[in-house]
Amino acid sequence: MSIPQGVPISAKGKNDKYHRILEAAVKVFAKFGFHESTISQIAREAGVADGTIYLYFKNKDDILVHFFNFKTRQVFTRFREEVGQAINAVDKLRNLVRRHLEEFQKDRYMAVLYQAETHRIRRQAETQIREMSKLYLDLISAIVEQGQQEGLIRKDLYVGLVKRYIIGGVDEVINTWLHSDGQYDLVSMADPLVDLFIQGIGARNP
Amino acid sequence: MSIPQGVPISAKGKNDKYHRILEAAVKVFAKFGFHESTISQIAREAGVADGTIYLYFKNKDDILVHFFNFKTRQVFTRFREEVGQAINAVDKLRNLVRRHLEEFQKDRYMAVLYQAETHRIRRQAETQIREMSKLYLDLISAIVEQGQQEGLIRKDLYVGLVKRYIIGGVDEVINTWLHSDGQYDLVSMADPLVDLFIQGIGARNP
Amino acid sequence: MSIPQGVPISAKGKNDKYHRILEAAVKVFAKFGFHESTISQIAREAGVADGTIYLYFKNKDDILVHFFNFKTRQVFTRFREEVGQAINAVDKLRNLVRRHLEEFQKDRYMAVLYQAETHRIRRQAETQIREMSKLYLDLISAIVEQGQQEGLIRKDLYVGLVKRYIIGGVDEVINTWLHSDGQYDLVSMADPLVDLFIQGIGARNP
Amino acid sequence: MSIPQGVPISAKGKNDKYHRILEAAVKVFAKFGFHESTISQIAREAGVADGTIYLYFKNKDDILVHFFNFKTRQVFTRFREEVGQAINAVDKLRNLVRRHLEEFQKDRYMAVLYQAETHRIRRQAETQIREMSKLYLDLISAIVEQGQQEGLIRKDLYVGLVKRYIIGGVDEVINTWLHSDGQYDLVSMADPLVDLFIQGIGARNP
DNA sequence: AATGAATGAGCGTTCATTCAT
DNA sequence: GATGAATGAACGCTCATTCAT
Repeated sequence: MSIPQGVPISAKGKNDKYHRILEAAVKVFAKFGFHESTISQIAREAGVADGTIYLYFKNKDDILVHFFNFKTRQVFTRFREEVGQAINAVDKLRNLVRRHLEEFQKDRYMAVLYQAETHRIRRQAETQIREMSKLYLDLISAIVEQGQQEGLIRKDLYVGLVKRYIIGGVDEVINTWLHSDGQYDLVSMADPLVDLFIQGIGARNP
Repeated sequence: MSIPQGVPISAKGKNDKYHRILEAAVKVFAKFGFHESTISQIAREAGVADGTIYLYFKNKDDILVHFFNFKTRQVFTRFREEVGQAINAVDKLRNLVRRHLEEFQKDRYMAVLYQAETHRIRRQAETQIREMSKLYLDLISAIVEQGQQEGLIRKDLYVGLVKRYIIGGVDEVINTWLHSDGQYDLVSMADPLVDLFIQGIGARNP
Repeated sequence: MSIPQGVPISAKGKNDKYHRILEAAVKVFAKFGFHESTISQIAREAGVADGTIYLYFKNKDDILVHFFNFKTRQVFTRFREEVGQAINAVDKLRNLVRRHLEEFQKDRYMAVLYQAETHRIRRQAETQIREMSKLYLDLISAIVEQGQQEGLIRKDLYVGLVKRYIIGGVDEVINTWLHSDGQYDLVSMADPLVDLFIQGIGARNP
Repeated sequence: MSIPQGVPISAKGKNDKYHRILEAAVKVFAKFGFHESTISQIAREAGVADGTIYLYFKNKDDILVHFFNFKTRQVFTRFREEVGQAINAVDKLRNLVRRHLEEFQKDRYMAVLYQAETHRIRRQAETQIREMSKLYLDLISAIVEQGQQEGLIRKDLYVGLVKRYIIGGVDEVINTWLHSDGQYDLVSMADPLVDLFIQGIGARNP
């Protein structure tokens, strides 16, 4: 894996090969897993020659790096927008989770690939992932802090843990949905889940 | 992948190759990932010849199946024991989470492998994994139901979602720990995490 | 073994790899036998890389199938032509046997491979071989029947047996020649052999 | 392949391991072919350990050599006996062919193995085979010469060719029988076949 | 003598990558 | 830029053979 140099100049012009290959790769990776996918499959799916892929990506790993860099970064940007739409912290969290589920439901290939490969890539490209998580972390941190000021969220929280607590729940809901072949509506899980995040499962004993 | 026939008789000894190979494989898989690991690496790590591995395992996949079947099933059994030690639901949940983190902290190779491969293996050995998850889910279900009867846990819960909520949080805590190179004490996360599960992050406003 | 899909389009050129590999394979197979030959040997003989072979043949077996399908089928076609040249049955038989010995003498590699593998391959590709033998058998049947009508060949014959009687003799003559390192002229055996077929070894006692 | 040193002393005593292994090997070789058979299969079939085989045979090839040396040599000896029973040349030939078909029909494993491997083994053990054929050749030579003196067999024959003519026919009849799964009675082919050898297929025109 | 666990060389095959066109 | 035929390193796996017991 290597540090991506950004979208090649040539790809900026038309909606061209670069994106076609990236989309194709995500689709193929999602279907067969990264290692089980071949460059030939991706090329076929993208409608280009095998060799062409190497004009846009340094190697097979590089495709995955670009995926994490652009495809999902884009999604995370949308998360931020969505959070910006709400006023108070609880609504922000609800919007975040809802949008998260929405985006992943909308692009199943991305969802599969993200969930599958995120846990595998270690040393390599770890920076990428960490950075990506940081985006999420920052979002949640901001929400939590705001909520604490608003009096909506407990003050005795270790924010680092809260982040994992929330991401974990959302991820697992997505995973279960993916493994169930996506038969049901994922987004409908958002509100009950946020309710759990806020209220916990404990009974309110007076 | 195939249905494992249990530990070969010859492996019942103590210095036996079966376990040496299994341990070695877990170690290597954890370091490089299943697909990136080679039989030769495992053999070298176990101090045996390549061919020897095939006396104890049908093929490379079979090693993974055995891992999921024995190594982690064993861990799950311990979870059940631990849960049995506590009386009320909240204590049970706390014990479960604590023990979970303990076990995974104790055997880092297993932790990495479990977290990494659990999300990838789809078709093959899926049954194995699903079965394993089911053990966990059943545990939580029982706890939640008991807690509801005890009045410690809210009654207006969709238990299916609660399971994901809890597993997700625990998994993510482990993942973060793994990616941080396990520098801090994982178990110390248990109580704060369970507190979140029970209380949520919302402020208690009368 | 699999049903060959014909010569790949790309192989239609003249310096083409398809034929180079096939020739090389026949040569190597003839020298060492099918099983004792390796892909590397064939690749080296053909002057290509190991992997290249798999661009033209599905697998090692497939090479043998193609051999039987094209190389020898071609020869059998020539047999038919040769038979067509003669008028009466005895001349036809003589032409057939002569041409048979000629072709096999001309392409020693094919001869060895044909004689060697024809008796071994059972299940796999058996259909191929049987079909090939059938071509030969049909030729002989037609000749015998014609001869019977012409009064040149006995009418009290079990044609099924006659076929084996003739093929057997020809095969054995070729085999002996092959094992003698082909020092003498194989074709010169044709006429005496056909004479035996026709006259037998019995003395004509009035 | 190596020059066999004869049956090991230890095997001479009882009808022991040596023969059990040889029988087992023939059976397994016949079923799967020489190369597709494994030492383990043979050992299992013989009811001995893998390693035991190496106490009686130098290596896998050696088993085949011993087969050709003893098993079939024995059969050829019987041929000679059978020929000895008849007085004139034609009867001798008939007895020979009949016995040949009988023996091969009786021991199908031997038949398959003999027919299959006889055409393959080249350089190695070639001496063995040649020697074996020589036994047959000598038999036929003697018969032909006697027949010529008796006036039963043509004098204008090249005996070397006659041998191939006869062996070829017999072999092919056996082969066809083997490939037909031995459904019909092989021995019944003897007399018609010998008739062909003697009379040929040509019509007797006065 | 007999065993069978252990070995490791060697195989067929795949596929990321290159490069002449 | 685009191609896709060609490459060859690398892998999983088999199995004849050895040798400590």
